[in-house]
Amino acid sequence: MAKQQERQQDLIGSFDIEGFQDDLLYWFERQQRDLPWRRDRDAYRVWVSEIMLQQTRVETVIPYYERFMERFPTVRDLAEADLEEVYKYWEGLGYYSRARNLHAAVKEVQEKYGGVVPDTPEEVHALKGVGPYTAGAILSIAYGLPEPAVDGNVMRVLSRIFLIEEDITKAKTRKLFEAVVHRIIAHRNPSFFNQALMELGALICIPRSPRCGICPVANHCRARDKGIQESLPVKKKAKQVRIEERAVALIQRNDGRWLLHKRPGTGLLANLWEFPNTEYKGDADPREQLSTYVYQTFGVKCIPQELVMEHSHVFSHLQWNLRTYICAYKGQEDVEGDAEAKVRASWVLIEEMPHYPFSVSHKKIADGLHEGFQQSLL
DNA sequence: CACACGTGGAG
DNA sequence: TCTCCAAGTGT
Repeated sequence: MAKQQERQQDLIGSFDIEGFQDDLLYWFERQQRDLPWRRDRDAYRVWVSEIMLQQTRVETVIPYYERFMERFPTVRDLAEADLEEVYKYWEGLGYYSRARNLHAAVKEVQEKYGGVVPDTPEEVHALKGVGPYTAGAILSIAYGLPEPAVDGNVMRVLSRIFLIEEDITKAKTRKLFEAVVHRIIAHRNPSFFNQALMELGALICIPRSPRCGICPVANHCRARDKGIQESLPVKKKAKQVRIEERAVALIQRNDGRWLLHKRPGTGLLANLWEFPNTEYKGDADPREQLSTYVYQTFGVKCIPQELVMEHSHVFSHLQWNLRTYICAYKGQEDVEGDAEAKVRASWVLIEEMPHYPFSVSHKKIADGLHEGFQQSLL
């Protein structure tokens, strides 16, 4: 596209590409953090780290990465594992489709490529859960290829360096940044160049109050020159989150087992376990609607009694206000109900619960159950 | 393109 | 409290 070419030409113009590369790489070689996934260039290890790091802080990822790599050290180990166990290692990390897609993609690599992560843009990008950023990260970091790896850090850094004011939430803008990186990437070390851009964004060129005073490339920065670095990058504001009032049922059968439900394989918190729960509307007693839901869905008769826990959980696009009730078990009938949900239901001993992957909101309820809701009852 | 998709930390 | 976010991808 000629227009994009012109825009790019305008941006790069008289930019000192070599000077920028030198300053950036020199800084990275001296200041890069010692992170678990930087121990080597193994493509599988790079891949796993990049998936975990999507929209997730480095400090959060580190312990998950360590545990995950200890249990699944190679493509084969992960390919041979059950998805349920993979989920258990992902429990609490969020964005669980990452775990599902990674597992599927690793199985594909094992079967189709004999366990060797492919090294072409087409093949890597075709893997589930691997988008333009992750593909570029794997190709450059693990294989040393001069491919752009444009994430939020890179867009923030380069929007300031080149004074780019396009909205970074647009896909088209990411492509502009990829074009820019293609022009300025250091071919002698694409791996370090891409990592350095991200590291700079994480440590120096941070969203608020960027540390321009100690920035190794401040001399190359047009936003800094104009004093407008704080107002970049331009990003459309997120919309408000929807609120759902939900009632949760704790139902213990006469044999001591509790009713759990495994969520559907797609959508919110896919494949994670939870206690039966339903959204309730209006000011009516939630217990009525909860009892009806449990019966119609699972064919389980119960009477919600005491409110034992009340808590909220905020997602990126949704907020749950949860009220959890201890219920009296009154038997089970063979109703039609929700056939799919019934298949995903299971009666579980409390000692076995730690083996089931829960979402954070329901893990808190499970923990409360283990502790007898001591705190809530006070 | 817009929106679904998690969570915990920082200012 | 509240707002924004952190190494994005799938639909």
